[in-house]
Amino acid sequence: MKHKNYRPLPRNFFSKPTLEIAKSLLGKYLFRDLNGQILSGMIVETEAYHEKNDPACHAHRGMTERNKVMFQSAGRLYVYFTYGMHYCMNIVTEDKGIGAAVLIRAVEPIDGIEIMSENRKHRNHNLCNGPARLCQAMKIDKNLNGMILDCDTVWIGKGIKISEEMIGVSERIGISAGKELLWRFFIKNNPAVTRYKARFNISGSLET
DNA sequence: GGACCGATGTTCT
DNA sequence: GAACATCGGTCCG
Repeated sequence: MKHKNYRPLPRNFFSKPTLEIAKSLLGKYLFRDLNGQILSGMIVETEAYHEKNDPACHAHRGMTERNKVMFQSAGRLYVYFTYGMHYCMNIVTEDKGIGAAVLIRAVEPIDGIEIMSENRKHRNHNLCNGPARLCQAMKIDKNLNGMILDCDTVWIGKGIKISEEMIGVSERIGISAGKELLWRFFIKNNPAVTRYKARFNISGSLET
């Protein structure tokens, strides 16, 4: 194991307000154990979803077969299938009974880059910058839906400290309702963030 | 870099 | 029957 930070965060880390967790997940490490091979990356982009006052949230209209994991206890994976071919992974937040989660939109690859490249059909770029791309790179699919984060499959480790001024905020991507909520968070000036080139110039300052 | 489009199948109305 | 928390290609500039 390359990192001292591999140890899973305690479950109570996730039973806090969803917006708070979406921000505090930036800089944390996402780990995936594939038959003993460890893949990892630093979380650089997240989005918050909450059943209350958020029409974009899958749980907004109550519990269904698809979204029921969002209502379970915090610190689980919520993986859903979308657009006929893609998976997206979330981490369930808040107390049991509240439908809320944080979508992991991008990680900066650290360990297992060659394996992730294979999983991404031998691509060398854009390995994990996008919710469906990182699921493909780390082989995260419907089978892991509902799993508690633990060191056997998928978990979050301590990572590095990201100060408040390093965090960018925007509307969420790819939704039609709920655009007015600024619930997307990302590490400024990090090329592994989606739409990086569209939002930043070479020096990393925001284009206006 | 940006706009557009097709792929593809589950979930929800 | 429509919508979809996306992606990769093409065409344009």
